[in-house]
Amino acid sequence: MLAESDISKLAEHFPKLRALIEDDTCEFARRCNPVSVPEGTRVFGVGSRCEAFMLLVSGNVKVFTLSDGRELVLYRVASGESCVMTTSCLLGGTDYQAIGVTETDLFGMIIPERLFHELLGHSSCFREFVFSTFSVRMSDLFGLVHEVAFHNLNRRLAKYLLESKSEQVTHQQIADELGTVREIVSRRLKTMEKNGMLALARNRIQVVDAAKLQLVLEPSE
Amino acid sequence: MLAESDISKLAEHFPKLRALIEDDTCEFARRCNPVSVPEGTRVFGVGSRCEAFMLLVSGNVKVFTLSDGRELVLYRVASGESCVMTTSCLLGGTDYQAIGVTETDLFGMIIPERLFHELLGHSSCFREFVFSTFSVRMSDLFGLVHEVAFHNLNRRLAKYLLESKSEQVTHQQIADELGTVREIVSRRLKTMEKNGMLALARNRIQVVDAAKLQLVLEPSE
DNA sequence: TGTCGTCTGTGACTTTTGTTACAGACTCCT
DNA sequence: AGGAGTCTGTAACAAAAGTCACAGACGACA
Repeated sequence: MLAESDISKLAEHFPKLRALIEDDTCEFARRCNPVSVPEGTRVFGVGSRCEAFMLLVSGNVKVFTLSDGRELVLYRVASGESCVMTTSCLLGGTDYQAIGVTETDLFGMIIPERLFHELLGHSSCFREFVFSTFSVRMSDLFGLVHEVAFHNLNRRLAKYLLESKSEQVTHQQIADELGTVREIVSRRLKTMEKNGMLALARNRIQVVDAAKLQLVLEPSE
Repeated sequence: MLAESDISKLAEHFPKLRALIEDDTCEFARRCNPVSVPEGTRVFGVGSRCEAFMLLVSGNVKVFTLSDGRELVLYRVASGESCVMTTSCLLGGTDYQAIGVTETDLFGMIIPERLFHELLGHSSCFREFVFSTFSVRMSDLFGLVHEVAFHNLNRRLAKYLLESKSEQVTHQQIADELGTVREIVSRRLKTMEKNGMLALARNRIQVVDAAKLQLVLEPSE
């Protein structure tokens, strides 16, 4: 059961669903449940079964695979999105193939499975929302496969650095992001620093010459 | 416009959609179009825009990415399935991120975009069909990412050989399948032959000791 | 200020993968 | 049988990625 404030918050973060949320307020409000999850919680894991669909209002979830000690981040679910992994499980009845952990405190709305299916039938805007999330994520995964299969670490690292918002990061975290080991990341970073692209400090990486870093992405090298 | 024979063929290959196809015969028949595509046709490519949804009745499509001269097969669409890439494009309005080529002559049914969206709204069995295909493919992709990122070629090659149905294959084809180059594949195969796992001949690879080959998959090595 | 845990740097080495270059084998066709 | 085109084997080398081991730097905090 949602409070007024929850509803408006939801509508604000999911503009595409606004019509649905507001038109159908009573139904929606009665049947959805707000949830809060603290940072660092494993929200799903390999082989576990998914039971509901979630709209993520604030916070984010990191979705990744593991092998031995190594991680590889598949994607992140951010505010205004829903988790495809979850959707996929709901729709296909398959188990999770990856692990999801909250990176920050999280607030979201749970749509129970039953309502989820009803909405898919009734609401074309809900349907479009679910599908477009799905399809965007699918594209991301295609891109990821391509990248992992064909791009060397230098290139992927450069890409990561250029796209990353925060300078606050350890080498190990980057290694986990890219699916490699810390030593390699350290070495590559050091080289990039020597080439004047970066400034390194403990827990901190600053891009000082983005244009130069960009050159690493060129396939001609 | 479908003939009677087309309809029954369709229902036969898509048991989950049988109800829809037969209940709704006139609608369906009037608005769907059968297509035949010869082997080796590029049915879609990077950046091209998708215009319709297809149910694949017979034949199959290889979906892959390219980088320089190298290929990597993402998945195959077989009889009784629909192409997720296409679906994804329809639903998300994105461009293709991969290339699709028919590996055999193909026969399918085109569902125009308009009808596709109507069916998603009306028919829960159609919806379930679309989603479950989607979700299975998504799982496959997760698996592929994991494999490419964490498994070495030996392991992927062994897996390929164990799962492959046909012994009729060239080293280059395997390389394209796995995203590597021919020489490596040749070497690995030769080693496996020396170890008594395979028997090699031109255009032909026979698994002679599957149990031994299976051992390569063990992570303990 | 000393100590502890975390983070970074790096050398030395191994393994894996990719590149180049070429030889020889097989198949099909005329 | 001869030749063209394709397929396979392999040597020699280069580059990339990963492993192991350890030193030292930094920062938090008692």
